[in-house]
Amino acid sequence: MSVTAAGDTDGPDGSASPNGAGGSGGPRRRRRGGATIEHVAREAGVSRQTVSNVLNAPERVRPETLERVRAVIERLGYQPDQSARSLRTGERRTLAYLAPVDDPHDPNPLMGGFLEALVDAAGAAGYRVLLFRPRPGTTDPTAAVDELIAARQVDGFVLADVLAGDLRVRHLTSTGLPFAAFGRTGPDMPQSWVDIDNAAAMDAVAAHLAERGHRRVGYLGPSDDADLPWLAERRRGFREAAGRHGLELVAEPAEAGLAAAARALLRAPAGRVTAVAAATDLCALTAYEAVRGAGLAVGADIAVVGFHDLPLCRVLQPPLSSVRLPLRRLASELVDGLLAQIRGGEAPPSGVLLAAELIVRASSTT
Amino acid sequence: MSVTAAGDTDGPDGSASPNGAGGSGGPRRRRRGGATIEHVAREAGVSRQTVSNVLNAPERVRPETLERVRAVIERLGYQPDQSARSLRTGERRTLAYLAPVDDPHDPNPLMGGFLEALVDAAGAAGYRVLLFRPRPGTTDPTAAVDELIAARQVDGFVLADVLAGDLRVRHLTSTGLPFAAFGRTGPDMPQSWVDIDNAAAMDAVAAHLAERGHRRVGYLGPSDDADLPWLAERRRGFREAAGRHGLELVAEPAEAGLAAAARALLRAPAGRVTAVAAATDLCALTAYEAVRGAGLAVGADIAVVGFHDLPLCRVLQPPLSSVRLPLRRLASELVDGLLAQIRGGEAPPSGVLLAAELIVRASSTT
DNA sequence: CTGTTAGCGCTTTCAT
DNA sequence: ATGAAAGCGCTAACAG
Repeated sequence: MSVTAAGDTDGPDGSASPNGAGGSGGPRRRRRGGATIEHVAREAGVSRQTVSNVLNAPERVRPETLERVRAVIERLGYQPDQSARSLRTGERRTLAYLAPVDDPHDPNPLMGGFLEALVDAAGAAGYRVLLFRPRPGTTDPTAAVDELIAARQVDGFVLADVLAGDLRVRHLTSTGLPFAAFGRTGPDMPQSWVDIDNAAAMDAVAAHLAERGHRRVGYLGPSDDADLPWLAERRRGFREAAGRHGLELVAEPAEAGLAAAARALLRAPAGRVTAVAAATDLCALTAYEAVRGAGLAVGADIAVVGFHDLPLCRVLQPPLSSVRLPLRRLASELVDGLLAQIRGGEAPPSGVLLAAELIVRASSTT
Repeated sequence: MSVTAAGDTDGPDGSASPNGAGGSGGPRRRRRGGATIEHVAREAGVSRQTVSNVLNAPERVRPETLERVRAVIERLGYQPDQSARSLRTGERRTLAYLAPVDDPHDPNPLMGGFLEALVDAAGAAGYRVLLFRPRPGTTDPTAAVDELIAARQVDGFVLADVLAGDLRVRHLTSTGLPFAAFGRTGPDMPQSWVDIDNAAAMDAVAAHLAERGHRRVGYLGPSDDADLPWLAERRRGFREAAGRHGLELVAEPAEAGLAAAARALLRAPAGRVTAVAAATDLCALTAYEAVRGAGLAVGADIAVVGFHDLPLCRVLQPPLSSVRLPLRRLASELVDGLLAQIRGGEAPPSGVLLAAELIVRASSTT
């Protein structure tokens, strides 16, 4: 090895010399006050490599040198240039959050909170989060993913709002890149996922209602939730939980529109319900309106429970009981799963189901 | 072509060949299927930076060569490695979104929609968006900014929810890095900003109410809005606009709590109001509750107008009139201003005030 | 334990 | 219009 290495260490014609004559390649960029590893090395009186070791393999450096170099690093505010590091190691230390195709005027109300939690979780592991969206007008997210991959900008992907048979999951699986999803496509496609245990949450809701003495209850949610697994699960979960807790679930009215369905629940032929479990807080709001429209009082006459625990729950009169999602846990599990794949290479995909917490307020206790 | 190409296609002694002997410096990274510029060059029978020219200065390449190289690029799905490019040029082609310190359980309801618009606007200009937050537990965002700068990961910053005397603005100004803000700190600190014209929006609200025949009106919003410029502007804007439009603005009750203030508006000594302008949609919801609590009907008896046009506006009964923010315009202005600084070097900071649109619904027309 | 060397993939003079 | 060479800042292999 050393022989061949010596061979091209420095060709007499200087072809291999890095600091050869005619330093013509300098770019125009301003180094805006950033110290380089070279500065640190010079200042500390060591070689570049030693500085690198201080950062990446401190155990190899003599404690006293360590100390001195670290002091210089601190003083100069040095941080390694991430581009250079990435170029060398192939690690981007960046995760892509692949947002679902969505209308800015009807945003997922949870997105903000989820993203904050995600950024914190990634940050704790030394990773940044790059936000990504399909190009406007494109419904196919494939192109966006391919671009990111080709430009080698991220080490892995986080998906949210994963639908049944989600194209993004399908595509990422085929590329073999690490990804983790908030939500699941289904058992046919192995993946690292984290999800809320919607069924368990609805069981908690049913248990709560049963304990409060309700007997006839209704579920209020979009009727076309086949593509939205989380909503379908809540519906199914509540139906089954109602049975377990001895609640009579009034058949869902086939009315067109949520408002009509809500009104129908309150004048069901076999007697109206005394409690409504809603698929989301916004659906619960529809329930509020229907209850009032029928001349009844939320809480006193009809209990209502929402889902998501948006800020509006505390503003409503009476305040709305709702299911709060453990966004921070969710985000950290997602990041953990993703990093396991990135670091471990081929960690077996696995899933985590997280419990959500029922926040009881006056809408179901008055 | 093929002749010259043959020269460096595979030099046996490989002194100039990138895959020459003694490849001791090769990192462990897997090149996950990504083509390099070298591959494209070889495949197309040209030199490396002819390919580079095709990408960065197409006018210097003969059309027929251009064509051929582009075909290869397409076929190989080649995209330049962003890390390598950044290392060389100093351009990151990435913008940081510096999120405000915020509670994940009480997120800014607009953040999701704004971020989507921002990502789209940045993407249209070839930039990505990196999400950033102060480290949890830290209230001082300075450290976070410094880290990003030191690691040279972004070309500029986007700030949202800028408060009066915002620390982030102060710090970024002192570093001299390009940034653009959604919101303003005040006239003392020059900066590139974009903001909603809250006063004009409130004028539209007042005009609308006057046109509907209202004479006595009230404003409902948090009383401690001194630190929240956008809320303070709405309050002030509505007060002044009311005067212009011949509306009598009932003095704001000094009650503790928004709900109490809302109730007070409806039993003001000099006669109750017939319309309420709210600082946000959530405040409008509080108004709804107060109106109902007083045995009155929103729309028929008391008009209510919100601000933000959240999805909940359409769910409420009656649907809530509200002011819709031009998020897409906002985002693209922000990106434009930022890129002007980044590219132009020292573009003079300037501000843009955008008009928001009043969406009239039944809450103010029944 | 420290220093030397090579090169990640790209763009940019400079020379043809 | 195209090619050759240099090097951005960093880290991995190796030599001392």
